[in-house]
Amino acid sequence: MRRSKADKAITHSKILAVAAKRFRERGLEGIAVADVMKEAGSSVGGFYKHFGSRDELVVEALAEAFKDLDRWEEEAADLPAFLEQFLSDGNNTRPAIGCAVTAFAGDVRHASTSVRTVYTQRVKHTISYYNNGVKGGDPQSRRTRAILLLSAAVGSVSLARAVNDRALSQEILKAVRDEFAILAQRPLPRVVKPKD
Amino acid sequence: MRRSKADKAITHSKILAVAAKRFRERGLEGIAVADVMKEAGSSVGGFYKHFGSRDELVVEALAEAFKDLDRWEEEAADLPAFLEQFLSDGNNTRPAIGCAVTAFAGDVRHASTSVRTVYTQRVKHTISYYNNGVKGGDPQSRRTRAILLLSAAVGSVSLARAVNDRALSQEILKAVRDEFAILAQRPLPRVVKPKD
DNA sequence: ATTATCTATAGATCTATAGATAATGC
DNA sequence: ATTATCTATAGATCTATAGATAATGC
Repeated sequence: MRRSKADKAITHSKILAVAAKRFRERGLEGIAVADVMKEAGSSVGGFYKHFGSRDELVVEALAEAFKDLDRWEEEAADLPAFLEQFLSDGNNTRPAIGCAVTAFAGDVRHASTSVRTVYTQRVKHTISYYNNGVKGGDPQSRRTRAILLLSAAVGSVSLARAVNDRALSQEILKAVRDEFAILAQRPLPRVVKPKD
Repeated sequence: MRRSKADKAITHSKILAVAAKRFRERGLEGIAVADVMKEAGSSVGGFYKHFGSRDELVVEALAEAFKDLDRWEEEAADLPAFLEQFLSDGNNTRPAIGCAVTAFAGDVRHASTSVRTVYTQRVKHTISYYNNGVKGGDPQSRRTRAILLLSAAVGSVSLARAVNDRALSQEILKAVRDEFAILAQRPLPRVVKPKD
């Protein structure tokens, strides 16, 4: 029954791929180790030769899910294009293959320190990415705007996924897309306070 | 050992108070029925004379937690004041007594239909509340702005609670407060697109 | 007689380990 | 000899129920 070291690496990848997908879909506590292993084509017993604990799987799966984000950041022409995809109906309805920062925004608070630390690093990275995508204005206001955009993106998709009313989900996403068309445009719009 | 009907009602309230608090703090799956009962001063066995299932407790506790929101909506002078409290450091660090829409934004997606329906109703209510607080502009753009504000509020507090870096949490909340000072002010600012 | 609450536990589910099996790799 | 994987299960935890107890309420 034993396989080669190369095969073990393949098994490891399969486990991570399944975990990165199912955790995003069902939450960090939403699938049991045995079920991850089964879907990866293995059985429970082998799990602890790959990971010291379930929590180590969560940490590695988190990093694995972030690789999807790396790809999208590379592929997107600019921040507005990235956000357009992020706020699409397709992304809303397929959390399993969507943004991990959003998928775990609610779960991470209850997770281990290692999980929270990996997640925190990614949030910092993402703020920088958004920051780089915001044009015009001074550095401080670009960063502030970046944090607003990330917050609204994560919040809107979380809410759209939480509610069980398709029309409402779509309204939420469209509203934020519309606002972003203004807020994330380049160059940064000056917001003028009308004298009343 | 039996108590009066009036006493049963008190027990019921105690259970709900504990659940509304601990669910917000630890998530909808974060505390066991037995532990809720213990903290409420009762024991497990009596639970199913109060609720048909654990899920019914979740539904009622959700409604109970929303009562806090009702109070804050009543007490807040206006939407900016409401948002200021919402985005305060105190609210960030005490989810147990904070906004239930935010606390459960990530959990509800994995919950039962009854839970999701109650939550969805509250999201609709909250959008209306925000909507009423946004001044100026046409009805459509007020609603769009309301949805942006709610999304950013929920997203920023979720992220601030998720990361295990106090400075970052505070930066996120401050950034969104600063942006809201513009976006939620009355009357609604006109966003001017500079001709480039 | 009814019922609010208690103690005890059945049954399901989950993480982690034990021990067997058989192929790899020194 | 080592080890990658398997089957089986120990032990913990959780929901829900059973049955006893004793006070309420007709």
